[in-house]
Amino acid sequence: MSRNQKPRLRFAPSPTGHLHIGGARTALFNWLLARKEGGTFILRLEDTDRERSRPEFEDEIIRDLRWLGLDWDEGPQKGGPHAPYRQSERGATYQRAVEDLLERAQAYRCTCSMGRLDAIRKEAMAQGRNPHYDGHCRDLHLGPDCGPHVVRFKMPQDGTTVVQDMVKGPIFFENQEMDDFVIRRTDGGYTYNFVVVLDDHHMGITAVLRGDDHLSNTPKQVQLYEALGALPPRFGHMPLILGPDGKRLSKRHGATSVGAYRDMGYLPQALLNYLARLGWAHGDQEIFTVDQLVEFFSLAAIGKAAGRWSSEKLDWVNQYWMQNLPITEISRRAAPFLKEMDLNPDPAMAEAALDTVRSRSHDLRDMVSRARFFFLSDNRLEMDPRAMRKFLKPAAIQRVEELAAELSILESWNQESLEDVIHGWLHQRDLKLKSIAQPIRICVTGQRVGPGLFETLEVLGKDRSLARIRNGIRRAREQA
RNA sequence: GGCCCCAUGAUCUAGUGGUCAGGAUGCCGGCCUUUCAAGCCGGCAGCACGGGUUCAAAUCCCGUUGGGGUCACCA
Repeated sequence: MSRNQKPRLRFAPSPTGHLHIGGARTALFNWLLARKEGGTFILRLEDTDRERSRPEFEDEIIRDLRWLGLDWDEGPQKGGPHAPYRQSERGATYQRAVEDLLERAQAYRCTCSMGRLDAIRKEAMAQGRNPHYDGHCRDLHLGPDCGPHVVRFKMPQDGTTVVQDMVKGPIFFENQEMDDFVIRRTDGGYTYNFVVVLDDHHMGITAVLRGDDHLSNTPKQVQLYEALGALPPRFGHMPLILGPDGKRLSKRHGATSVGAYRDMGYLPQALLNYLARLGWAHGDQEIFTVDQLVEFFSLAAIGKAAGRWSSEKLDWVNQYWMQNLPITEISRRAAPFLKEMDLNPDPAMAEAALDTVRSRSHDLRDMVSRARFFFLSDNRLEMDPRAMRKFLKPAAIQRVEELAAELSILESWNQESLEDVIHGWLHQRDLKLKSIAQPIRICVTGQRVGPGLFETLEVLGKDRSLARIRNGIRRAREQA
């Protein structure tokens, strides 16, 4: 790669499952680097596993990346100078390369049976040796007519391969530790370690940021570049995300896919913010806008140790963004959850209502359910019977009724005037706000917890507030 | 098991030879208060261990221990 041109980064998920949060972080870091350096971010689908790849996963990954706001300059649904960006469509390229390697004796055909391979592996393990292919067919010079066979890459048997890792520094691998890996399967399909090299090379990828789990593949890939006469990209291996118990993150730890977090009501900027901070730091800063991430991102600040997923910290970050994003955006993102709960409020009303509860909500779903009472019809409001018994006793009902009469003649129904009138009314009777706050709240929200009383009344409006108070009183009397 | 990576409070981390080891989440306590949150203030809690190097080590080196990754005709 020519080192002085704009970087080309890629994210290359395989559509064999949901977009995982680890994958999302990989995508994020590559995207950040590309955006920061004014480079190109490419999306490529590694669907060489014919058995497990599914178009619906592909759609889902694309949808989730879009939701996160990680846009690509080249890739599926977008095109680009190196199309196609789906490995299943790049077979011709791979075939040429295999033939070339075969011709130059950098690869060879192998007819070893799976059974033999398993046996070798088992025995090596038992003897405490590296369980590798023994090179049985390496020098047999088998031709194309040798029957069912795979093609293996001829790995150098001595020497050292050095990976100059951008996050970990130089890492040395003894070539004898690596075996002649399969590059083309019996069924003619190509393997990951092979196609990833070809594609990165053909697509002019200059740097590869990926998970630590790829580290041990890297020397094999470097040797492949060498055999192809190509210059490898720079590699950077990021520590993995572990579960809260330090074990590999799995479904047993709860939600692990981006889609699951979206469905639970998390905000994309919160997920991005949290993901970025897991394994990367910029001094003491915890909260970052996406623009700030782009501005401050640097490879040098990526940590080396694996991190543990903390849903508590994510919740905190999410809550921060719940409170601090423009209410119009919060409201827009809440729309699917409103629909899901069968609520169809007027948009302006919804925005005002959501604004009253967002500071006490840890996610969108929670926020919508907290604001739900605003959207129900006044006579269908569900009222908590226990709260009614506790706060709507005869004396309280009496006070609420009197106060309601006072409020009914109020002209400008807003927080300030409500506060004035109510405080004045309380003052005259030498009462505390405490004495009527919960009774009124129960009447207008049906619940014992809710947003501030004055803002609740304002958002609900005069008619609806008074109607709810009347209903509440009536129902409390019926219950008594 | 071989190879590779890693190691600051429960968790995420700042730190790059001289700091009272800083911040954040969580937890505990207080303030505020119309409920619940939010917010504000305070507290508990850490350099895995053992050797070196150095006038001086969380910082450098070696070892131990621990954790993780990987050894597929998966990616």
